[in-house]
Amino acid sequence: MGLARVNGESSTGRRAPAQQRSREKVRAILTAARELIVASGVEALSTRAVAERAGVPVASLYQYFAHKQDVVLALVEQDTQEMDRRLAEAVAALERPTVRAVVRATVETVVGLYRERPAFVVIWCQGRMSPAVLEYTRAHNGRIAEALHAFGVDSGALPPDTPLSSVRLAVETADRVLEFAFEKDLAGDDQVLREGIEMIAGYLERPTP
Amino acid sequence: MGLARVNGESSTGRRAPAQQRSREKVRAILTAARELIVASGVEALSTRAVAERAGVPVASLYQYFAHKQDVVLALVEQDTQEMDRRLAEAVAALERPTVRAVVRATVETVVGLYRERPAFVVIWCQGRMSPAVLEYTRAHNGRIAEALHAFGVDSGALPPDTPLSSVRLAVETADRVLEFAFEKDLAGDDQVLREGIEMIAGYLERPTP
Amino acid sequence: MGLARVNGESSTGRRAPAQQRSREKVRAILTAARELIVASGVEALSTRAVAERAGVPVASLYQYFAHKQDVVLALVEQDTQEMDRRLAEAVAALERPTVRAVVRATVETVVGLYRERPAFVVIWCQGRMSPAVLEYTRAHNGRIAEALHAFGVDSGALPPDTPLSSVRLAVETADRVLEFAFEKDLAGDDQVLREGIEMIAGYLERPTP
Amino acid sequence: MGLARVNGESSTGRRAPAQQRSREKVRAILTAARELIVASGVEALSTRAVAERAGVPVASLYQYFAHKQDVVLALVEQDTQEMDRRLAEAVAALERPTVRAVVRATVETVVGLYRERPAFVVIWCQGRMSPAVLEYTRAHNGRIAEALHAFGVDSGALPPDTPLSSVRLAVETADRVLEFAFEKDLAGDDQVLREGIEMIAGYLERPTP
DNA sequence: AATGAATGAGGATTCATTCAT
DNA sequence: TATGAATGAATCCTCATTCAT
Repeated sequence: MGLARVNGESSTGRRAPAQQRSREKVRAILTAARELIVASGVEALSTRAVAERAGVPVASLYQYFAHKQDVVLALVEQDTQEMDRRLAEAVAALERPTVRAVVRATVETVVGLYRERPAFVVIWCQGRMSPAVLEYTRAHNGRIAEALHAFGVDSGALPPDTPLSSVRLAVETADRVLEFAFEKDLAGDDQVLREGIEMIAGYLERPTP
Repeated sequence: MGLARVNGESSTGRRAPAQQRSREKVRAILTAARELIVASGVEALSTRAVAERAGVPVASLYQYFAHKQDVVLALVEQDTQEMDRRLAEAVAALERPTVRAVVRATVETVVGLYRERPAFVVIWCQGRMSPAVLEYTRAHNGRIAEALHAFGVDSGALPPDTPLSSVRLAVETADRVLEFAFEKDLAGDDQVLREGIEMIAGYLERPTP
Repeated sequence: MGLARVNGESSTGRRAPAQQRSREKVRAILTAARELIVASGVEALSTRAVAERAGVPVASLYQYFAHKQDVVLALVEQDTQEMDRRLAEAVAALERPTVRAVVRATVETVVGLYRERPAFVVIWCQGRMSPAVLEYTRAHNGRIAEALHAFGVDSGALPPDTPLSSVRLAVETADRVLEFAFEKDLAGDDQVLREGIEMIAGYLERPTP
Repeated sequence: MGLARVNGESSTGRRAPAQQRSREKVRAILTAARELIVASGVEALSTRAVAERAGVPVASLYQYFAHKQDVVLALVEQDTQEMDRRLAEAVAALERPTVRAVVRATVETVVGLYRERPAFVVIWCQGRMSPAVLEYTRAHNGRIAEALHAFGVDSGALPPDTPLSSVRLAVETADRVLEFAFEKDLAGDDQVLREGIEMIAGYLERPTP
């Protein structure tokens, strides 16, 4: 048993050459955008710069993305997919899924991602400025909370009457704990992370109010 | 005994007419900026728009603020001053300052501010984009944490060996709880707030790790 | 035998329509810039004014020129190319290339250009303000000196041991003689020109120091 | 016998305190302007910067100078006065005033000034952009030529029928020789200066055409 | 005489996006 | 599908100068 698939995209089989060429350009664009965002922040991202770095004409960018913002959104989607994949894995791998174990596994998974991919941090934190990204992020946090809630109740880690909203709050809090831990220290402040996990686990372990 | 003064500006007495006119313009500019930020976000703020809405020439804006960003910074300063004032009051008014009581008072004070001034929410949350504002906000959270830590230890609400970093984490968490509570509901989701207070108080009440 | 080609751009054959339209706009921009410079000097040149006079949006100007200064530079390049072309011709046409004859031919060629194109004078003189233009002009004077030196030595007009630096100085002096002759009189003061030629030729004819 | 006074300002005796204070401010302004010009060029000079550096309000600048340009003009006047003073001295000190000696003394005097005061070079060269400064410089060169012509004819160094225009041309040429010598080398290229003197002296020594 | 405040006009440059080809 | 070219609108910010006090 594991976390429900939160986010998915079916991409089966072969593609026509034209599509393949498109894919490559899209990938180039996204990679360029990611690099620029890491270098200068989300706010400073410009279509020109992305296109130039990607080696495609600016106009081509608009073949694949209706608005500049959609590029950022695509990046966020990539990231959330990767995050979901790892979260599902990590939670499924738990031997005894206590609340504390799940919280720790969740936080540590994200920490691993953050440490591997610095772009993740920037996009995740700064990207939240744009309404679309913000909305996406919120929705994603909501979906994560739902999945964790379901898993927790199913696996007995969480009392059956735990309201979804509590898990939702826990997820949001974890988000901030992570932000805080990484804001002080690009490698993530371990002490902060440990205490954060305590706080959230402690909260979820309490008898439901 | 109360919270140490975190932030202050003494502005006593009369002013010369010229200065008074200046003050008015500055106020007009800040008000305009505040409104525009609430309407369209911090990122979309432009000097042109501010000046136009304030009814002053753009050039005048630059008499009082060296850079656009300084306008936002001034807004943040206004807000933090008001927040500090109220926090000091609220904490001082507590009869029996238990951890739980202090946390509740703190959160509720900010909630009151948020409810009174919607601009506060937007600026506080989105403003954090700009490096200067971000730094200011971080520093302010740090100062709040220090003040609360000192007060907690002095008043016996907090065990004497509570590390400052725990209070710092608590403040950050409270920040996010508030953000979360107000993101769903412009009036602030009460259930979220109540649980958030529980979580933070629970965390601070634990025996120190 | 003649002056070495100092500056050249081959632009052969047809162009696609789009490119042709571009060319026209570029020409319009350069023409507008030229006129404005003649009217108000190089320092007063503004992108706005150029664009307006050229009948193109300001933004279009930046399609063809990365910086305002590049417009002036392009003008200078046009002029130097024309100058080089005529100088090569004039010198090649000399029957008996004595020093005096070469100096006279050189000065008279430039005089001809100045008289035909008043913009030349202004850009050539005032343009030297901007670092880029100044550098270009210096380099160009250097190249002219080199070409004349080579020609003079090859043709026997100049003693073989004449140092390049003497010709360099002669070119600079000629530059100023021209400036002076045209500053008093937009048509060029003939008396000054005649004497200037004498001075420079006399200098170059002396036995090398 | 010496060069006629070319440029003068009578400044006798005491001044009222108010005037004295004014003088100080004017001096502060001019000094500030000079420094800024040396640092960033004439074109970049701004009233704000001058006033700030001088420690006077911008508006005060307009009490003493009608236009920004007049500040630069005042600088040029200071410089020309100093130059005239030294030139008169240097020429008067000549034992046997041959043409060659006068030319050399003149050039060397200016070279001395240039070497002592870097601001001189910048203002003298770049300042010529502005019409007013240009006109002033031209007029001054004319006055120098007149004085030298008179001196040369009176002292027998120059044939009595030497036209003024020849000396005028010589002065202009010397100006450029100096410019050229200092453009290559901030200390002034000695070889260029020596040859320049030769060229000009050779020109003036010729039998009048 | 002195000056803090005010400002209209303009500075260069960039933007996301569209469109004709 | 792909793209070079085009652009209206906007960006922040600076300027020399004036004026009320």
